[in-house]
Amino acid sequence: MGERRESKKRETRQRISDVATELFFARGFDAVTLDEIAAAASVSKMTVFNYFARKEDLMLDRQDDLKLLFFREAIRARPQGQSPIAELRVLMGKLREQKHPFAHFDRHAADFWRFVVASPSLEARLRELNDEAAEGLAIELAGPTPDGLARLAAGMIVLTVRTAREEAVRVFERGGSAKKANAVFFALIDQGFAAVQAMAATDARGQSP
Amino acid sequence: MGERRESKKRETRQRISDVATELFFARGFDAVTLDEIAAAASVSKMTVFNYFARKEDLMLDRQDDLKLLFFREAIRARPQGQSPIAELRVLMGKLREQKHPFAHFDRHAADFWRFVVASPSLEARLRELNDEAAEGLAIELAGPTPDGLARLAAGMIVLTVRTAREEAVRVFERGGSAKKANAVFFALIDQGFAAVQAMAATDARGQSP
DNA sequence: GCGGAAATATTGACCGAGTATAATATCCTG
DNA sequence: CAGGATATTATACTCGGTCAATATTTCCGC
Repeated sequence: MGERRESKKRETRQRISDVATELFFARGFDAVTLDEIAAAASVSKMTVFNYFARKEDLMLDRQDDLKLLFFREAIRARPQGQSPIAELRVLMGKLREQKHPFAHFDRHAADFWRFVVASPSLEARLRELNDEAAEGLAIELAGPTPDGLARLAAGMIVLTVRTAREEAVRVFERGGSAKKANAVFFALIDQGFAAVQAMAATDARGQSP
Repeated sequence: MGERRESKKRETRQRISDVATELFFARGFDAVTLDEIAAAASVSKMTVFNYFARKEDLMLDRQDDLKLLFFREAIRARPQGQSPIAELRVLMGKLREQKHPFAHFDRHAADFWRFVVASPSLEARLRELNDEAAEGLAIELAGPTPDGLARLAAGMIVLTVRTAREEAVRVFERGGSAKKANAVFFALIDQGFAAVQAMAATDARGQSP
């Protein structure tokens, strides 16, 4: 594959994505049609589908892969003897200290998430991505064919992150500060992760005494 | 409202639902169009939408309300001093003894769920129903405006039921017996519910010492 | 550079779910 | 049976998404 071709593809993809994002924020996700996006990006509708399989992916593309990526990395690099869930708690603590964008809520992030939730189809796609992330995490926790407990733990972790995010956004909606929102976020994360960690540990004791 | 009118409505609704279910199982959910269903039920497409807002509701209608209904009832009727989650564990134990259909897996149930999961749109709708059930449960746990922890607990309960069901279905897919499937189901239920119960209890101690 | 193979974009027709609206049939009440 | 309410229907439309055929571009060996 030639270099020039690839850069052009990246360019086209980026242009479509930019144009779409702009239109979406200006007029709402559901009010913008794919034909409009295609026209505004000077491509055909088919080309849009070429780069983004679904309309929703124009906004959520790679939104949730990110989460999984961080988790995977942390789990793989954890010190000997450390349980994966415990390591995820450590990771969240680090991200908090660094005010890392993935785990830091400002007004901009709140706007983004409120925008997503305002559209049923975007929210539906988000749920789907969450499920995919959970399955990926389960595999990370327990290998290629995770058992029920690993799936449950992974699902709970993803659910905790999601719920914590939702609550953080709610803080903004009630006029709270970014500081307060982040406090709420990490409080919930910690409670959820701790519960999952305890569940996994209980099982390990129960299975092999 | 007249009696005859209402019975006729029930009749029509039932006929549409029956006809649709039959067609779905015969040829797959996505391969059957609403026009076909309408024709087979001797009714117009609009009438179908009159009774079922979405195509998916022809299969999942009230599938998940049920869950919430049971939980609500149990929580409201629980003895003084009993925590809601603890009561849900008691409820599941009872349902298990009774081999109650809601908590009992046979081959027929497994077929149904495999059918649902075979269609992306059905699965998406199921996720949506799960979220609604979780929100309803959160309200049951903590009143009309539940806090983050109540939402997290409710979400975890619903997730546990879902994951346990999925694992039970997997047992069937691997050729396991109904007995084994039910054992897997209740084992996961218990682990999940116990973890949530511990989480809620920890918080109660942490908040007001 | 140039010609042919392969990837990619485009076109235009198509499908099916879901909506809007206005007209018509059916039932209930008085 | 009249008249109002409510169900049902026909029709036409929107939009996301797919398909198949065609055109265009890009790459690579010559």
